[in-house]
Amino acid sequence: MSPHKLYLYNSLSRQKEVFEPIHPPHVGLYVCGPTVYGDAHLGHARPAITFDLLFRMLGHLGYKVRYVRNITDVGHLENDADAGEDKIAKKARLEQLEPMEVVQHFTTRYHQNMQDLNVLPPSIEPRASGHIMEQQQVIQRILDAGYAYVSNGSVYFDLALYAQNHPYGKLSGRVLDDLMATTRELDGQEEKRHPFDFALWKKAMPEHIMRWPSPWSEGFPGWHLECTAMSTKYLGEMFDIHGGGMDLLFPHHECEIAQSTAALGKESVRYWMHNNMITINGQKMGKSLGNFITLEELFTGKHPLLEKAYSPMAIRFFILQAHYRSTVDFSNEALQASEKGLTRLMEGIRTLNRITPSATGTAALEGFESDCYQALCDDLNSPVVIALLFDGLRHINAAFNGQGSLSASDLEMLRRVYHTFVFDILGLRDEQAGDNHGELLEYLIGYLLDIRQEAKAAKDYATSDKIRKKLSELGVDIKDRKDGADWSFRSAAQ
RNA sequence: GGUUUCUUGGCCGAGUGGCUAGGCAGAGGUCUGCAAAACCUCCUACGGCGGUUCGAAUCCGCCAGAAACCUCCA
Repeated sequence: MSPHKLYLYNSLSRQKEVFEPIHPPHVGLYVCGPTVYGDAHLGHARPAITFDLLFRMLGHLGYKVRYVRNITDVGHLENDADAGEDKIAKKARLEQLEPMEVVQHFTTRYHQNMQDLNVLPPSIEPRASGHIMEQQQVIQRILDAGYAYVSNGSVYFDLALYAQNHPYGKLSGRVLDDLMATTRELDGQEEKRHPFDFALWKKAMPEHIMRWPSPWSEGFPGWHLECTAMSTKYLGEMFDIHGGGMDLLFPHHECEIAQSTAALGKESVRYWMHNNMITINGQKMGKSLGNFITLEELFTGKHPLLEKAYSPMAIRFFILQAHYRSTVDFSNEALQASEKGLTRLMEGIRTLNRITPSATGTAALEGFESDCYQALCDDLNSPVVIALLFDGLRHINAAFNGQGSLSASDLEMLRRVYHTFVFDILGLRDEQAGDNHGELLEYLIGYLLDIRQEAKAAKDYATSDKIRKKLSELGVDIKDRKDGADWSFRSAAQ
């Protein structure tokens, strides 16, 4: 086990706490995944990347993590004229497709997006539709405990009763009395004892095509149930970390706490973690606001708001440059700044791999590695780690230029740190290094550069500039050095 | 209306009661045939008004502005 102590901000206590797993070295991590009824947008990238960072960090620290991230393919309700109708079913009917066809389509695309972003697949990715039985079992346990009631074939959670015996609202800071005052009139309210009771099971209307048999009616599970059922199934009645977007804090996670406490007689989750939103012009980016940009559009540049395409790693780096609990505002300018910074970082790492050690080092690097650990262990402060990595870059580039030197042990440490933090933990990929153009290309470019060197030596700058210009047009940048010339592929994103 | 949070230099974005975050952009310089890259230097900010303190951008209060949640949402 690593000697580094990991501090995480617990939404429940509203402060950073030392992370201590219930059953070390094992860690159970559950994160609310996407509803697969549309393409993933930039907002979806945030929790995926945030908790990918946590997953990688925990693994690096020596924990054995079971990471469960669900696919929501049933159960959420829409709040428009079709209130009460299942989201997936609605979309399916509009497009004359089977619901599962829609689900499959967008799940596949989601996976592709995540892979592009270098987000590791979770250990288990359960689907709500595959866990109807488990959800019904949770409902039965809540009924048995007396915290739910059946009404006209639907089952509702008795929040008023629950709140008498449990501190409802402690995650979100809600007070039930306030909720009573602000609850709106929605369909189906007459079935409930109180407006704020929420559905555990909903009887399906005749036109509703996603439905399952149950002891109470043919219908479908309520909004919040799948996470309780699936987290309990795969991580146990008590587990370590539950994550998701801040917008899920209330009511979704509050209801989860109520459900699992009612069903199991105890709270399930030790640490609640919530990533903040991505905003656009200062406003949350979301489907309901219609101001979102899909990941596909970002990667291809096909969206009116985009000046150009942005590579998956530029997006990932952009997100990691902000702390996960801060909002991060989208703009072309910010994205391009990230893109350039990332290129600089990657070029620096390539440089690092080519430096030869000196007898002594001139760079002040003591504490560099531990500072990096400390930053990430401080509630996953990725922006600080990135700042440190940029600091280190200066020493690396200076040494490469002969304006300083790095000892063998300095180099060994730097290579370890950059490899570990950049690739393993931050999960960045060198998008150019992936292009293996083969030995022939290497040889050809090298040969052209030789000719160019000869031209330069003969002061035939017309020829040397011609070669440089042509290679540049082909995406190969030349960098003259004292001892010859370097070249590299310009990243596709530029 | 209720709850919560935020307001940092041209832009993005960290952070701590006292010591230059970092990136991008900009200016100057080194290097260079030129260019690019790299390196060096500069641009040193914390919404407003009070208060606590030897000292606050960091703590407290008020004001202004913004956002999130209260309804599906990452």
